[in-house]
Amino acid sequence: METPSPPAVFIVDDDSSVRRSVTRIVRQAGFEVRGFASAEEFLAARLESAEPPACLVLDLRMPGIGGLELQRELAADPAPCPVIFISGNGDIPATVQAMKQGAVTFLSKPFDHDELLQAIHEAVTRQRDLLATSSRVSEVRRRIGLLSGRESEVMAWVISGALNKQIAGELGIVEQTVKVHRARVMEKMQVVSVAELVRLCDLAGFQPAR
Amino acid sequence: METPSPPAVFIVDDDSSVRRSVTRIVRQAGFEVRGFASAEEFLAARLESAEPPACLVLDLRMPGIGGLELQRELAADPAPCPVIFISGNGDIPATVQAMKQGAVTFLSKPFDHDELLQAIHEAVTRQRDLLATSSRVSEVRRRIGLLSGRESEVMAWVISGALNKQIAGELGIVEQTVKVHRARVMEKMQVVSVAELVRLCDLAGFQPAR
DNA sequence: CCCCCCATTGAACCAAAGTCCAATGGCAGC
DNA sequence: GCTGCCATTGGACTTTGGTTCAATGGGGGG
Repeated sequence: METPSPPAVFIVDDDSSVRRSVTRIVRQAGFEVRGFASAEEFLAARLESAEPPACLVLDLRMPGIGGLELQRELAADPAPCPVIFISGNGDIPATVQAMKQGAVTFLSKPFDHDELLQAIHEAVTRQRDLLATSSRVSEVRRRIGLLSGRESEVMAWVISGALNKQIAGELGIVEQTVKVHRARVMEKMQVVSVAELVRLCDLAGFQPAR
Repeated sequence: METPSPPAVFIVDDDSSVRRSVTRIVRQAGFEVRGFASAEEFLAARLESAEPPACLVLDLRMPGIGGLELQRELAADPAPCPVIFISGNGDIPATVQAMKQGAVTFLSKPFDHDELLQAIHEAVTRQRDLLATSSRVSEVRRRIGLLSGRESEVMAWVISGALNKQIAGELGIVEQTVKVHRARVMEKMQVVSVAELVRLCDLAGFQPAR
């Protein structure tokens, strides 16, 4: 399950000399690097590439879509690609916004090479953790999607600690029916204990009935 | 359970005119305000005051302990007081560090009054949530502290979804003994279902046996 | 030494959960 | 109309969980 290809670092900057510089530094550290001259170019390439960028080195000010806007766009993703900002004319408000939006760090040009590499390392680690969590969450949600309406209701009561008898009362059905649904829930969710079920539901944000 | 006294905002800045200015603005917004001329003064007063500061407006550069250092000190707390930085000579690296350490925001002097108040509002909200979570966690930990050694072991197995029979096998005891411990666990933890027990243990960071 | 807490076990019993098997009715799609 | 999925229920049975009462033994503190 290990990644054969090195993590990919994408650099988006309208200044080609900066792109070359960053590319050289980062590639030398063993990463796969791709450069883009604008946010639009990056977004266009992103749609067709299946390769998941490990992290993004982003210029703050660019013609067209700016760095902060691009970052905000990406933040909608379930496992947003970590962003490292580099800027020659950055100010404190922009830095604050970038950090609030989850940037790994914000470097000023000219930046220290080690600082950049350290930031990239942190970003890659963060992305690895994010992806791991994200894939677990989507797998659990996939299973939840397999449940019928009634099964979902029963599960919501089960993870709130209700007895079969109580669930039956709440749903206006007989205890035996609850048992049937419950068994299907455990099967579809691929768990053998309520403890596991509770954890999966918490992870996926599935709310208990009470 | 509502707080009768208004939230307290502490301002730490060596410049007395800034303290006065902030005090006036924030007090007018309905907060209790206390000013300190240095980090040391704040820390000294903090030890004897039972009142929990809702948030802290902090100058970056001060004689003696600086703002970032003070923030780092406070971060050791289980529910660290949110920090809003204000600085006349802030730079981007300092801003980045402040935000990484959890600052609500970083304002440059002269700052906009509304920005400050908005930041304070966010800080107060954040602190309220932090305190609520923190008190729940410590309450759960208190209960865990009431468990005997064996009871803790049994609980670790219960929240991992093990059957009584399995737990008995793991601990080398008889199932009936497990039931006794288990009943005491449920009583001391003040829960009536495994689902609740799992959530409490997750919240408190109590690790399952497997 | 006595008392209390802890850990342990036994017996008996009841409640709850899980597992079969079988059956009915609604409803959507082919 | 047939088929498949869903929801429902009944009965019978086993396993597991929970409760109660009773008892034993170790160990620490007054």
